[in-house]
Amino acid sequence: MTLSGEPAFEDMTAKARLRETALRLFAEEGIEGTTVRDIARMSGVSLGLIRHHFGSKDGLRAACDTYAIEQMVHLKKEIILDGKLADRESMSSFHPRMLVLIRYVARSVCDGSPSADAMFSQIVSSTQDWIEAQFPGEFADPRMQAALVVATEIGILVMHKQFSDVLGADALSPKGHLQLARAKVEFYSKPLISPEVAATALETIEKLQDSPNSKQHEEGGAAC
Amino acid sequence: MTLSGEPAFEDMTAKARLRETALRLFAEEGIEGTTVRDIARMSGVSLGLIRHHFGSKDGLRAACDTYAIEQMVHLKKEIILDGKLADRESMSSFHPRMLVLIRYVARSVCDGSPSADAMFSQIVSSTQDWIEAQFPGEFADPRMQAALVVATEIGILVMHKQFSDVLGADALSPKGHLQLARAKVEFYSKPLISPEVAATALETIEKLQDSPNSKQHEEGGAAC
DNA sequence: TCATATATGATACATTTGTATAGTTACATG
DNA sequence: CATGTAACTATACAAATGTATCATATATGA
Repeated sequence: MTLSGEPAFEDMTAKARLRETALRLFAEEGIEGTTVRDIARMSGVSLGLIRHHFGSKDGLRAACDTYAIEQMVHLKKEIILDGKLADRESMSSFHPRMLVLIRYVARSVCDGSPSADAMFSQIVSSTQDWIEAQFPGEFADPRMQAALVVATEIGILVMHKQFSDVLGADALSPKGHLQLARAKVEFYSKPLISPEVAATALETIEKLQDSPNSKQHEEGGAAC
Repeated sequence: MTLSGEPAFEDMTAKARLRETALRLFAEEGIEGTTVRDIARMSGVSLGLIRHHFGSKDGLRAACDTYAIEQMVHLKKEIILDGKLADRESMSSFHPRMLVLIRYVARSVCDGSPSADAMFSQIVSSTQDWIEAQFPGEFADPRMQAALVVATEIGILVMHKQFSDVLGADALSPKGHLQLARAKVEFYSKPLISPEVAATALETIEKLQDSPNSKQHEEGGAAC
C-alpha cells in the first residue's frame, strides 16, 4: 500500500491498472497521443478489456476524469489533516501523487477534454479559498487572481520541459522542484509592476473600456 | 493589405494561404487535431498541393514555425517603432496578429513540437530584457522570473476557454482582453506571499536542499 | 455439479489520415 | 508558337487506430 492507500500497481485489478496507466499516459502523452493498445500493453492486459470495462476510449477517459477529481479532493484533505502540513497554507504540488493528478488536469485542458472546465474550476476554487483566507478584501476579484495563479502553476507543468532547460535540472524531479520553488517564492512575493505604472495602466485600460473603439492595442505591463 | 503588410487572405498565393490556414488551425485545434484535408479545404485548394509546396504535414508545420518566429521578431520591432507604444514597456498581446502567433507557440509547446523550445526561449529572452531593464539587479535569476511570466501568459492562452468562464466574456475578444488586463495588472503588482512568509519559505527550501532526503513535501506558498 | 455471469483474449472491421502517383492546367521563355 | 517548368487536381495506397465480434477461462451461486 502506498501512502495514499492504493495497492501497488501489480496488486491492482486489471480494471484499476488500466485506469492508472491511462491516467499516466494521458497526462504524459496527451489523450489523442495515447493509443488504447499502448494502455492495454502497459497494463499487461489485452485490448478488448478496455471495451469490456469502460466501453470505449472515451469511457476510459471519463473514468479517469472522475477518479482524478475524487482523488484530488481526497488527497487535499489527507494532506491538510496530516500534521506536517497542517500549519502551511500550501497545497501539494510537492506530493508526487498530486503532481500526476494536476499534470492530468493540465493535459485535459490542453486537449480540450469535456471535464477540463470542472477540474479547472475546482482547483481555482481551492486556490481562491486560500487567497481569501490570506488576504481578506485585498483583491477586487479574488477568483480571477486565483485563476491567474492556476494559470501560472499549470503553465509551468505544461512547459516543464522548457523550464527544465532554464533550471538546468528536471523541473519534475525533487531537485528541480526545489529550485523552482525558490523562484516561485520570489515571483509571488515581488511585484513586477510598480504601483505608479500599475496606476497609469489601470487608467489607460479604463479609458479603453469606456471608448468603444476596441481596435486600439496598449497595455501597462505583462511583457510577453 | 493589413497593418502588418500582408495581403488579404483571398489575395494570397495558394502557398501562403496554406501556411496561414495551417498556422491558425494548428493554434486552435492542435497539430495532431488538424488534418491536412482540413487545411487544404479551408485554403480552397486540393490536398496534393500541401505535398507539392511543403513536402509533408511536418514540412508545413516547420514552415509555420520559422514563419511564426520571423513574424514575432518583425512584429515586435514594428510595434516598438510605432509611436503609440514607444513609451510603453509592454509587448503586444493586444495586437491581434501577435495573439495568433503566441497562440501558435502555446499550442506548439502543448503538443511537444520540436521548435517549441526555440520559440519559448525567444519569448523568455524578450521578457527577460524587459525585466532587467525595469528592475536591474532586483531578481536573483531574471531569466527564471521571465520564464514564470511567460508561463502565466501562455497558461492564460492555453486556458482561455476556462478564463472566459471566470471573466464572463470571451477572453480573446477585445472586451474580455481588457478585463483580463485589469486583473493581470493587479496580479503582477500585488504580492501573493508576504515578506515574512517568503523568508520562512526560502529557509525551509534551503533546508530541504541541503538535506538529501528529498521525499519530504512542503512549500511556502503557491497554492495550487 | 452445473449453470450463469463476469473477466479476459484473439481477431476482424471500418474509418481516418498522411503519403505517394499520375495526370492536367497555366504560364513563362526561347 | 512551341516547349518545358511549375502550379494544381484527382485518386489510389498503406498504416494506424478505435471499435465490434466471437471464443475462452474463471469464478460464483443454486
